[in-house]
Amino acid sequence: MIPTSKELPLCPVATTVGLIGNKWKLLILQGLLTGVKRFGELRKGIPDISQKVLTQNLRAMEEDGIVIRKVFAEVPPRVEYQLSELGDSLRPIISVMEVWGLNYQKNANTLEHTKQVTS
Amino acid sequence: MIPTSKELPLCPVATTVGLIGNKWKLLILQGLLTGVKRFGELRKGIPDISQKVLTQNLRAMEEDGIVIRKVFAEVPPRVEYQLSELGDSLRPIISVMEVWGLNYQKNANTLEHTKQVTS
DNA sequence: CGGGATCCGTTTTGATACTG
DNA sequence: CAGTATCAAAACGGATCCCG
Repeated sequence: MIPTSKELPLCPVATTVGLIGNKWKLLILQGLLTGVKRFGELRKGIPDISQKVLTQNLRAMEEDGIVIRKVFAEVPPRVEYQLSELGDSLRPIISVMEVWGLNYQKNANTLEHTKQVTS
Repeated sequence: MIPTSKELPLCPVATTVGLIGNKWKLLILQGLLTGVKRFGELRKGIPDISQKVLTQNLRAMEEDGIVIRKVFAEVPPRVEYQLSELGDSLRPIISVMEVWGLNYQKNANTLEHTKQVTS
């Protein structure tokens, strides 16, 4: 199961990590920063995520109040996801990661321990 | 195994997440922000981490050039870990997480979906 | 004695096929 | 289209052994 943070560690960093300290949640968060997304749309934007893992993480994030899930009684089914206010307040975290990642990519060729792959 | 990022995804956020997008690495990173630490010291600072997992993640981070490992041929054994320059450049990420976490904790009592635990 | 390697059982994560 | 069921892979924890 994807843990939904029911406990508040004393350390603030541990608190944050408990909520979004995993690969997929961070990428999902990023995907939702641009606004409302349908399930399939979100999936397309996150390479290599399976629908089960996406569902699991979205449910955990919903429980934690980060994500809002809206189900439409239609055929074909339609489920929309968006960030709550709390979820949107995480934006700076992804922001900083993006800046760092850009810089890292820029310098990657000068570092020996990395191997460039285009996928 | 703890994946050591050998590939560079196109998305900057994915790049960052690939390097430190896991619970333990983020907490290890935090532990090392204050300077050089011995293995046992680091372990004490991270609740509930097993020595095996700590070793695994430290090795992965070493391979990624984030962490520097120094072994001293002494008795009793002494192994020191510290951030590389690259590792230290990740500081803002932990910083932002800490700020967010503090704010979250402050507001936790007003939100219904969280349950306070002191551990 | 501190750091680490290894073996083993459990839990978590993930890929795939299937359903309404 | 979105979500569940089934099954395989791996991450994790703990105990134990090791080596200096």
